[in-house]
Amino acid sequence: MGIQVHAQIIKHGLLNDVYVQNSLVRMYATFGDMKAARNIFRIMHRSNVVSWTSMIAGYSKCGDVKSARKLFDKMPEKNLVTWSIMISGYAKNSRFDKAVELFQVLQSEGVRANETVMVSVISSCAHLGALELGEKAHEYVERNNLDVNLILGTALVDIYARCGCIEKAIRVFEGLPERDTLSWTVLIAGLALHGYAEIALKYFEEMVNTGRAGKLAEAEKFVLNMPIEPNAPIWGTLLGACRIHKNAEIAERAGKVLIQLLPEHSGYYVLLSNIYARTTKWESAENMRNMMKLKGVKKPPGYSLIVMEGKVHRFTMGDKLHPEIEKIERMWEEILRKIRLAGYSGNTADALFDIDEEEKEDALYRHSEKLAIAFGIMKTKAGTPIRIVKNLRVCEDCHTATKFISKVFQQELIVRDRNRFHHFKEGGCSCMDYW
DNA sequence: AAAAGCGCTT
Repeated sequence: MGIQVHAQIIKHGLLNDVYVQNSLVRMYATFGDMKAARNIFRIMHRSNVVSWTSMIAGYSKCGDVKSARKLFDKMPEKNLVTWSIMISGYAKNSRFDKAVELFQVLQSEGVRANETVMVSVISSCAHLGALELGEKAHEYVERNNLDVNLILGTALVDIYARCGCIEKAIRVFEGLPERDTLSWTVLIAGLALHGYAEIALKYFEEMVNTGRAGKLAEAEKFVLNMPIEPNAPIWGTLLGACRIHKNAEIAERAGKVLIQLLPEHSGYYVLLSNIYARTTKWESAENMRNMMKLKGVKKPPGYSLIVMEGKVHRFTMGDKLHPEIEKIERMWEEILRKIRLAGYSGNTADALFDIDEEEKEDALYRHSEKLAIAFGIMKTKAGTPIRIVKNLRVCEDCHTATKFISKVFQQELIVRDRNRFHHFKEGGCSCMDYW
């Protein structure tokens, strides 16, 4: 095709145009046919800096940095793009030492580099593990008031993270004008590489939480491509994001890994079983239940505690033991009526993502947590915070219901579950629906 | 008409 176009150009007498010639040089260079590119370049009468630069770019693309450098040294006039292409040419061909060296030549010749050049220089320093040189390049950027944009900033985060300068990496990252998958990856992978597992996890959580649903696939890819073996909290975080975005497919894969990593943890079997049941994969669902039996994994019965008048009240699912159970159940019906008016619609559809939930065979409204809340509402005045402790994780439906309760009854509810605290207030929760 | 960031590829 390109050769046909070339023929047409000749036929129509357009070959003398310098723009056309430069484009042809670039075309052949892209194909990797430097011989053809050279033929055009040789016959040019008015070759300019762009033609020379295109040839240099062509040689670099084809891996021939020596020929590129020969032209670079020979050319009558260079501009900043030429310098940039030569330096990045070295970097692309893994000659990072030469890239840094040429940047030093650039400085000695009094040329002022721009952001693009500095990206190649800094990433070369990162590959060399040359922290001091990288810091000097950073100083150069600041001294010359260059704009630390997303790409340049990412290159800086990368070198600092890879050299273990975590504070500097974080400082540059926090100052980025925007963030994309690559900038997150560079920071988190760098932190993880140096064993800063907790900070890495914190940023990973932030990353998956600020991504839309479409970013889940990227997050999964990120986890799979981490330079270190992803641990259970990382997979758990991904799973949490799957719950929020209702992605059963990725949740299934994450759940499988988690079962391997934590075979005694009943929640993930239950989770997978629920996902299979919901997607009508009955055999797989049954398989999960059987696997639990086989491995002797027991799901602890769920309970909720609330302290009232100096006494600990313990509720279990479908509890009939509490002396005031009838009053409590009536109270719950009353709460249910009121929150339904406010827009709550209880459903089990979301429950497919629940981990460690209490058995669903009994109606959801019999969850121990709901009984405890009803008891708390019954015994306290509006404005008094209600504190509840659970041994399992809050289920989606209880979580939604509790948010409504906090608004309708104007009461703060503080629930400590197996993983974290939930502060319910004014219809919202401190976990931002993430747990 | 020419230029920039990750690491993995068991």
